[in-house]
Amino acid sequence: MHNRPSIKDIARKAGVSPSTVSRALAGSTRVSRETRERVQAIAAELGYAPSVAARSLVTGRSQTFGVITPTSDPYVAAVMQGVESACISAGYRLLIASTGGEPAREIEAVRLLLAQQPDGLIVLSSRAGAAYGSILPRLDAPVVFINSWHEGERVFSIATDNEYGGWLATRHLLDLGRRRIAYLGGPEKGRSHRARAAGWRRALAEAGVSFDPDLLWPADGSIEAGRLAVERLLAGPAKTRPTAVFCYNDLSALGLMAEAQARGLTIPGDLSVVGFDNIPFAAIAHPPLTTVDQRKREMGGLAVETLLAALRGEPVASIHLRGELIVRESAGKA
Amino acid sequence: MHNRPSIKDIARKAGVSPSTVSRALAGSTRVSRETRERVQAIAAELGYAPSVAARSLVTGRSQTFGVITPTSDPYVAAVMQGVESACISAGYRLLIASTGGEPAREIEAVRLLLAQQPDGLIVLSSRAGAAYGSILPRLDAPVVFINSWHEGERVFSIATDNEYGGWLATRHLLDLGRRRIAYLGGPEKGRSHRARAAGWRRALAEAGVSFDPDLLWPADGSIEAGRLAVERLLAGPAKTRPTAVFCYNDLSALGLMAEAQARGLTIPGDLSVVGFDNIPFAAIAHPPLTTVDQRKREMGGLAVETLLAALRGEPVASIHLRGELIVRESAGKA
DNA sequence: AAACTATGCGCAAACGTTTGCACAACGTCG
DNA sequence: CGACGTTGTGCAAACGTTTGCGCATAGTTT
Repeated sequence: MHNRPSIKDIARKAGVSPSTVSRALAGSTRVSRETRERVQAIAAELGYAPSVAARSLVTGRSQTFGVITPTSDPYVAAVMQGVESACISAGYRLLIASTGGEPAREIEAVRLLLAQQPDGLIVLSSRAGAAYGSILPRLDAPVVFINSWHEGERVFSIATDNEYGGWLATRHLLDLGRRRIAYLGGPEKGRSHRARAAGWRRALAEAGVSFDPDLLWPADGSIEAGRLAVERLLAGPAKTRPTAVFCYNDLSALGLMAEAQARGLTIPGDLSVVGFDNIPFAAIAHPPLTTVDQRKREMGGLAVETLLAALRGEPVASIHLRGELIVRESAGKA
Repeated sequence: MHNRPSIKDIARKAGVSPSTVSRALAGSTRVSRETRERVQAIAAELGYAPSVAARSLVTGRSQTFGVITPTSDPYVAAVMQGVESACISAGYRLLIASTGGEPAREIEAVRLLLAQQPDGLIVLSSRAGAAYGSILPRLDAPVVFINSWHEGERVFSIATDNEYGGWLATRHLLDLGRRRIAYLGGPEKGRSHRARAAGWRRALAEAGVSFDPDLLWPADGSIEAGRLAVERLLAGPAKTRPTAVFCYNDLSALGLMAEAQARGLTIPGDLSVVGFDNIPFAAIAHPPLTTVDQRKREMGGLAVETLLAALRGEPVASIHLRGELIVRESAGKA
């Protein structure tokens, strides 16, 4: 259709210069109240919308935040909601790139986003770890990592205290009398996976249970990984089978529960299960899943606030949040 | 930091003009192979990344697609994955705005996105319906609606044949011998909700079951709505209770099953349930949920292909996809 | 040898803003 | 009445690209 109206069109129609229009639209006091209102009226009438491209070209800011997400599970979706609502109320737009969960594509995604020159970057559940070492310093936009941990000049992190969460979950299982407690792992490279494992080991150690490497099951946090774990569970002789499993996340816990039940195991009778995240499905699982809550929306909101503060040059710091244990029925009655 | 290198920096270092650099980087044949390679080498060395702002200012294209999503459930997440992967392989970036499921915010979100001048727009599960009437014609970017239906000059739709799906689900229930079949609805304004209800009614009519408005339960497709529906289910005398419910989506079906079981009902013994969407959790529900599949990723991919084709000026058309019934156990054995 | 055609490159305009600076008009103060 | 501040406006540069056009140089055809 006709080209979109520009500031010049307004200027012509209002009989002033483009500069004045720009100032009037920005609400500058350096322009008389009268012309300001006239210009604004004309702008509205013409359906004027500023060209973000032109604006960011000159200001050097894009009013945009970039987000890198792995493939979107309910956990990610929840923190994204926090990110989104905080962004729009701050007047920022959101540019997203997803990695499909592959570390290799993650750093590629960062490059892609960077080309758009976002004013800040949010990285969710990074699995690329060290690969950021080379890219972070070259960056002039602030970055915040959610659920993985990096710190630096203008890089911050927001994370659940995973070690504590892992400890909490395991502790609960121990309190219920379980001793052979397996840990069904998450993405190998993920910081959160390692921290949860560490919490598990610490709780075990504190309870005087010696560490058995056979109970550390590598997995990736998917539903499917949970199902597959049942093979391993059933592999050994019944006597030495674990009587409980703490899962990296609710997704794999749910998969594990479903498959275990399909194989005839009762939960929590034969096997106690606890998850991590507290996604919506945890509450309606059968039985309802005991899990460690993460304050997901809050983390998302904090991430953008951190970016905003960093952009304003205010001092900011990384944050550790503690989630609480949500006791339901999958581990046994409390 | 130092400012990002521009095309001029490369030009200076390579001893050529900015124009040549631009052409060399674009791979134009109008520049000698030798200089082209030299320029590209220097660009790589300097870590050059083009300014999208500048580029879109002159070309009038942003190489960006905008997406409007309601709040992100597993269904939405799945189609988004299709959208994302298609986008990145086409070299487009993705700008998203979410509405929190509120129709009012939806049209606001569109405005926000439009300000960024995306080359195309994708609207997921719109609930704003008629509100688009005024905005669509003023738009010069092509638009595609997923899972709602609009058509026009440059506006297309990709949707599951919801009427057919509703018919399929109800038909299945009927085949299992159920006669009193309720329909637990979705978002009131949603096109898909109405179509599924229509399919339900048609199957009922074809089977000679007279329509009972008391079995059309308004809801919104959330887990919570599913739980709440159990109240209604249990409200009447046991004799006249529905023996099956077809749910707008898996989310509400899952909520309903969990709550019904908590109240002592057996599924599918006392109550048959079928959902819609086939989200990952449907397979591991207890019992596994019979549902109508939607080709979610495919829809996402088709949406961006449609946009791409429209942008190239090729003739394109809206698409109806048919999903199949996935028979599991929640309705009874097939 | 003249007349073309390719090939490779540079000039300069244009895209739509923002913003430092200059300037005019009009007080106001000493 | 001159110096000076205020207020409102315009000029022009700048942001980093892309691209039509022109101009050499070299090669090819008559």
